[in-house]
Amino acid sequence: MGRNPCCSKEGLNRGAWTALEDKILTDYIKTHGEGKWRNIPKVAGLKRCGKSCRLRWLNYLRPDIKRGNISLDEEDLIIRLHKLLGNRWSLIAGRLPGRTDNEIKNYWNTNLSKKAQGKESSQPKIERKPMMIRPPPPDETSPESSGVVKVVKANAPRCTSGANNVTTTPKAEYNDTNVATGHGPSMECDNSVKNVAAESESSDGSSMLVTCNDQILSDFSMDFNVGEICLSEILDPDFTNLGHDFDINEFDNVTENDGTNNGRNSELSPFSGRELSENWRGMDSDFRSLATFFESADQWLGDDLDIVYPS
DNA sequence: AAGAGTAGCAACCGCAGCCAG
DNA sequence: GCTGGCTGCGGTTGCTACTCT
Repeated sequence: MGRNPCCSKEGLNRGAWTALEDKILTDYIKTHGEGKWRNIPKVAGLKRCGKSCRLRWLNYLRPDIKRGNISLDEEDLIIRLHKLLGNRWSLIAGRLPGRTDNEIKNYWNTNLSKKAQGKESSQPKIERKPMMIRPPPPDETSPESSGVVKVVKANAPRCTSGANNVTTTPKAEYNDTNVATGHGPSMECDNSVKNVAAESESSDGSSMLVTCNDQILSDFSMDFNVGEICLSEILDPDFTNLGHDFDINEFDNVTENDGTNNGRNSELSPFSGRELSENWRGMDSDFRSLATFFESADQWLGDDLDIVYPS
């Protein structure tokens, strides 16, 4: 007993969209907003499946879509995120403003997968001109943000995650506004942020602290216990010099322990503890990595994590 | 110049999750 | 708890442009 098809395929157009169809769809969405994709063909008079309308809008017609080649920064970020998240293109795309999951998926399949496998030819790649399949986009205004990352305000009390050491953790407030743009050209870090972080540490005993200065992006520390280890120690490039015998299984102990009620659930974690530790240690301690980490950590720790991104 | 092979991208397809009834 | 509709996601396909021989 199968499901009904999303729409009848009889009498529907397929293949490349025409400029007229694009206009109809764009006008409709401008008037009525997104959603109710199934109704759009009927209401707007388009001979297209609702799914097709949604895809066309999301991947092409949306005004905030960024055009042009994937920059080296973006490519680097894609590689890192893919390493961390796998083929979860929508998640990856969410970290790249203006890029769609389809675009990133295509780019990965045609370019990066080879690189990732180390099979990339040593010969310089011949740059091809872009194909002219699609007409000029309706709105070339690039929403490319300044890429400024507002530094995290850490106001969370200790996030203790030891398997046998579960302590209370306040509800998180997570304004995911700018962390996604961690690939941008610059960072912004002001004194107020620093002050907030410092206060947080001193007044409530929080050990989750993010600090930064104007120059050294990697100069931050963030503590919450993972088993017997604080993350700040792991983030420290000199971690192995700190007198720890780093046991990679410490991470596994954390993410594989579901016996707590602190909101953490390994089934929700996009990566195992081992992946986390391996990937994290392989990353540069730049802010892009930090942004990536926080995003992942948010999923991982759920309500245990309290991060505020100043707008 | 022309045909074959390859690469890039838009679009399609089917499945799964979510949610309302 | 079950069912069905809607939406989103990831894999795949097919078309077009480009390169090579």
